[in-house]
Parts: sequence; C-alpha cells; structure tokens
Amino acid sequence: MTTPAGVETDLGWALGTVMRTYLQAAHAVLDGVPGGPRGYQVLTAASRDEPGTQLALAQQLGVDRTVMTYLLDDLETERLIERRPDPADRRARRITLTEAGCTRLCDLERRLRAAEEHVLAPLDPAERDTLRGLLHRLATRTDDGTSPCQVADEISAMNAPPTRRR
Amino acid sequence: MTTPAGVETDLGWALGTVMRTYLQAAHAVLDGVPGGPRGYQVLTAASRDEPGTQLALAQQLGVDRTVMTYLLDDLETERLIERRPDPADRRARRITLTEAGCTRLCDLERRLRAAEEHVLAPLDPAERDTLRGLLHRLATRTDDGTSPCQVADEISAMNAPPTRRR
DNA sequence: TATTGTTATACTCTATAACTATA
DNA sequence: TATAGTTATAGAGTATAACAATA
Repeated sequence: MTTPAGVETDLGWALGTVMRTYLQAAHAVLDGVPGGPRGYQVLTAASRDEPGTQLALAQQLGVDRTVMTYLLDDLETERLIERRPDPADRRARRITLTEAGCTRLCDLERRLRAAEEHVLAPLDPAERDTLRGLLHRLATRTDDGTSPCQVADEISAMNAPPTRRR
Repeated sequence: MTTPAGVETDLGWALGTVMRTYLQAAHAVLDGVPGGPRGYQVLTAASRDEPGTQLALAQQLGVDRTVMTYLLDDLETERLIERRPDPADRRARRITLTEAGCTRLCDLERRLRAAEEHVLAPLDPAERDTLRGLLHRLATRTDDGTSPCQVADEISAMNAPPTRRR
C-alpha cells in the first residue's frame, strides 16, 4: 500500500500555503496598480512588440472582453496604456504601453522578483533551483492552456491546514 | 548580477500553473459537495475529536461567520453534519459529522490523493518526494497563520503565461 | 454589556445582453 | 450577417448591520 496520508504528503495544503505566501507578497507589490494583479498582467501583455487588440488581450488573460474594457479604462486613466486605432480595422484598438507604463512595469517586475526571493528564503540556493526546476517541469507538462483567471473561487478553501481525525 | 528573468525563474507563473492544475482536479472531485471546496474543509474540520462551534470553524477557515451559517445549512440539508447544542453554552452549536458525512469525507480524501498523483504524474517517484519535501518545508516555514480563504481573488490574474518584452 | 448564531441588506466582481460602429 | 468595443443590467458571492437568545 501507499504511505499513510499526513502532512508530508498533503500536496494541496503545501502548495496552497506556498501559493498564499507568494500572493501576499505579490499583492503588496501590486497594490497600487489599477486592476491589481490583472492590471499587471495587462501591462505585461501590452509590452510585447506586436500590440494586441483588446479582444486578443482578454482571451490571453482569460477574462471577459467587458472586464477588459474596465481594466483598460482604469489603466488609461493613469496613463499607463494607450488605446490606438488599428489602421487595418477601424473597429479594433491596439493596446500599447506608455513610457510611464513601461517604467512602472519594470519596477513591478523587479519587486516581484524580490517577492519570489522572500518566498524561497527558507531554502538554500541549490534547493531553490531544484524547486524552480521541478515546478517549471510540472507547469510546462501539465499546462493545458486553460485560461488563468477562471479558478479563483475554488482555490481558497483548499488550503486550510490539515486537522486530526476522530 | 543575477540570472536574467525568464521562464525558468518565473516562480509565480510555475506555482500558479501547478496550483491551477491541482485545483482543476480537486474541483472535479469536490463538485458535488455542498459548498464545494469550502464544504470539504468544513467536513474535515468537523471530523476532529473535539467538535468546534460555528464561530471556531469560521475562524479556522477564515470565512465570515455568516458564510459559515450558509455552508452549514447546505451541509445539514444533505445530512453530512449536525448542529448539536453545546451543553455548557446554550448560545453555541457544536458541529459534528454524521455517519454519512464521515463516509463521504473518507471517499473525498481518497480521491483527492488520486488527484495529487495526477498532478505529479510528470515526475518520477524520487522527484515527487523531493518536491513534496521542499514545498512542505516552505509551507511550514512561511505559514504565517493567515486565514486560507482570503486571497482567492488575487490568485487568478497572477498566472498568465510569461510574454516576450518589447 | 458582550457573545453566538441568524436574517436582511448592501456591496463587489463578473457575466449576459443590448447597442454602436465598423467589416 | 458578423465582429470589436462599449454600456447597461443582472447574477453570484461576500461582507455589514440589525436582530434574538443567552452569557
């Protein structure tokens, strides 16, 4: 038979706890960004060479196109992105970073990297590399292309610490 | 300087992707449970020797006490838990598993374990142990006792795949 | 007066539908 | 007729506030 289930084998709890720790650090970094973590993702997506349309960005982030409208409204208000008419299709808008948006994005990425280091602090350098490598292999092998913004509601309750049984 | 940031070092993305994969499998398991993942957590908490009050359970899971009322309503409707008067305090209710609740919980735990194996499938047994061990160490070292049900909204948008920069 | 649990209300976030303008 | 984007509306989920019973 298998090992009896306990804390050591409770992947869901450990994964959730580490994820939560990371998210708390990331949330602190992304606190002032319009739209929060999603706003940051929009900035990242907008930083590519080929500016995408609103619809393309929405599909890439897995959010509704109406949500993308609100997100871009807030980002545009703070002059972090611009809506530019698509010369080939006057219905579509191409989303580009402003100079301020680019600066802000670089700063956010630097601080997010620091947040990662904070999460990994209990491990020594070799162990960090091992963990990054294993997670990366799992992520690339199991990523089924599902949109990233559709499972939030199920995540929270998975992560309570294990309790003793009767 | 440090290694240039790329996919290999993007902890947030890898962590989120693996988490998402696990949650999709877990969601399938917990689909029919009243309250979903949170209902499962209530069942787990209720399975301890010392039945807790509704307030204690709510605090343990990090949800509002009013949400706990709704959760318990649904679980009680399906006869998975019982509200029993606390002999020492007639205001409080002690939450206990029914026989059916205990049976259901055992079944859920067995299937969640299978879901874990599904997530870890790309790794060989030694690597799985390594990953479990590293995650467990991080989880126990970084767990700050923050309630587990308060970060759901921030999780989703962190996990879009990395994109190329301009 | 404070606390447990319930109920009623309001708020936030997201999705659905309708609308404009283009194609 | 179909599509990109916007706006208006409605829905789910959660929190806030008021309430009853008890301490």
